[in-house]
Amino acid sequence: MSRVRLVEVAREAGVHPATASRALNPNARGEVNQRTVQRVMRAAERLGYVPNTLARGLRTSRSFVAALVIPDITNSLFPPIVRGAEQVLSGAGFTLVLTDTNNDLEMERGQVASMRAHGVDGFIVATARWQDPVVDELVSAGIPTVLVNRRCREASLPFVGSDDQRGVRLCVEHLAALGHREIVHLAGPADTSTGRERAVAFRAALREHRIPVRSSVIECAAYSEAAGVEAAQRLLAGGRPFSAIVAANDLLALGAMATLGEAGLRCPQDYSLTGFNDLPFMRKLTPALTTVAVPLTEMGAAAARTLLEWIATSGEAARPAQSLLPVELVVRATTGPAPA
Amino acid sequence: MSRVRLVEVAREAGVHPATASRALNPNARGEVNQRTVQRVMRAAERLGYVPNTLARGLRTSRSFVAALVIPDITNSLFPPIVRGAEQVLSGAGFTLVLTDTNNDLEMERGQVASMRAHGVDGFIVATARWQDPVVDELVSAGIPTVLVNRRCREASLPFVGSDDQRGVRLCVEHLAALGHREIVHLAGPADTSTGRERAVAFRAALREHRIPVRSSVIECAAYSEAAGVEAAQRLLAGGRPFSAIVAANDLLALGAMATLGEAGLRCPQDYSLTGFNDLPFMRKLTPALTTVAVPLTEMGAAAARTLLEWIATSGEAARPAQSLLPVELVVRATTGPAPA
DNA sequence: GTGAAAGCGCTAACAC
DNA sequence: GTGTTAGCGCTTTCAC
Repeated sequence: MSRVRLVEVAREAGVHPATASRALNPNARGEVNQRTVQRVMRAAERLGYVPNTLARGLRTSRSFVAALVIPDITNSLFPPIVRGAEQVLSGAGFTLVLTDTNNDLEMERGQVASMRAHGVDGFIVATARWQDPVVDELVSAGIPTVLVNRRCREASLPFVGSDDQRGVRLCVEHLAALGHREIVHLAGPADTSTGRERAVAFRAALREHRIPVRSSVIECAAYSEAAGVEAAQRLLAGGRPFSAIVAANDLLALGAMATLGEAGLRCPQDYSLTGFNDLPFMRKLTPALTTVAVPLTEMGAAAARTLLEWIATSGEAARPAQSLLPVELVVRATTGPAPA
Repeated sequence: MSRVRLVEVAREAGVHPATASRALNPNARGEVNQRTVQRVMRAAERLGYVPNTLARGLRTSRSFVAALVIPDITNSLFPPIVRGAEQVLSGAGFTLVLTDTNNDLEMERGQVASMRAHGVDGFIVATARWQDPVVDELVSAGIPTVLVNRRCREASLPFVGSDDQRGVRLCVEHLAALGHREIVHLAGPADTSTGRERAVAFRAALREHRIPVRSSVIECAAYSEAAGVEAAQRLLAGGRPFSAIVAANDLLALGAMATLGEAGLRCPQDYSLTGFNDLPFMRKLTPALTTVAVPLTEMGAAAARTLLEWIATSGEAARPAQSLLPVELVVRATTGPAPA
């Protein structure tokens, strides 16, 4: 809590609190005499005045706080998004409140309620499920909300993500060019837009390359190494021949590689493998992972900019802009020519 | 901003706002008739009442918000700390505001001021410099503040960190047992407690093992791979013979390994290497990094608990407890017998 | 056990 | 250009 109040600054400067308030507020400063402004600012400086944003917020119903909802901050995918968002937000004088929901819907619900109680001006949500009751609540409450990374089924909110379709197509093209014809997809969970859309893009890409779409999609329960392990076990058990795997993200790829390695399959000699996201240490692994690089920091920044814009123009109807950031295939050691 | 106000709940329940307030407040609930409590809670539920924490905070000068100051969220060291802190905080009904200072003092100063303006109840600081003006301000303002991971010179605040001395000693012991006698330390920056204390511990450990402490400490400008690269270049240029390197953290170790590799030195055949922190993918590298595992999530959680305790007992004098969490040496492939 | 009244620190109409 | 007044939504003495 701030110690010295506006009244005291006003007294020190020999003016009325309202005048001091105007002098300190950049927007209202014009209505005040230059010399008075000086006097007030001096007094504020001298007393070490820190304005009480709560009181201001109570009066103006603006808090200059934005909330960011993350499923798991220890997943390296999210820190860059947080960073991008924080940079933009703090640059605009906003404070970021963060919650890590641990992928738990009830936790998320509680945290979002608590943040609303704190009067946050808007939300950036990175946890969106394909059908998401929490997001629905935000929508119907009319709170400025931007979806990042994952979106919901109905496109009623602005969304900033990556061009997943292109990313997956680049993977398939690359593998096809290497001669692969037996390509399998380790799909992300069906309750995420990324899981669904990457799978759709995968099937489409196979068709483009006239590769029959057989039982070539294996859905994973989560975006984790453990889920990748489990999926690879199913793949092996299924007996379906394959020479390449397109994993829906890097973690799944890593889990799969570990399991297949234990089964005696070497990458890239016996099979090729691609990931998605290009997490920090992927290029340091042996073999280094071929994957799709996504501009994560920019994604967070763009989401924050979109949110700020919405907040600033709160009068107008919010038109849900969907923005897909460009991705890039990074070819490394896990992809090679198809075995003869 | 919350829509429905307490007055409306009160009207709906047919009671005075003050009564509704008491009924909704767990601490004051006892003063109200059981049946009235029921009636009010029903009404609140029905109307979807979300209390306005700002207004409450204005009245009680408590915000139930804690701030976490992080130097760089994209450094994998910090996400687990954030997660641990967030879990404890949200479990206690607190909200976490996060700032990523990008290691920039001015940025930090501004963000801390802004958070103070928002009336946060306390700070967890992971950016502490050995001499830190921002922390000093927090101290003299009497705001509950806990240092995590890094501490300041004067121990005037509670601190939760890792047992660095033990960690470094374990590294040196391990290397000495493998026959290494020419051990070099890549020290962290001198403006961090970890940099200083690990270096001190290193020298002490050498002495314990009767290894002469020559020009065996190279200070790095930052805790980054780039700084590790640069330090390794200086090491090579200096011409000092070495068979093992104790790096002050994993990133420095990685940078050094890359540079030494380019110079034709193989790890662990030509030299051994240890890191510190055991970041997520260290065990997946080739060779996998021998390093010191630190309970990072627990560190964040412990810091949060310490802060909450301070906030709860704000009347009493805060006694700065320094708590060092146990560490563990994880032996992997980067350490081997000393070359003959 | 419940109502009345005051006020947390600030800002926005409205006067002058 | 500056002072006056009222009130954001809530809690908390103090009466009753």
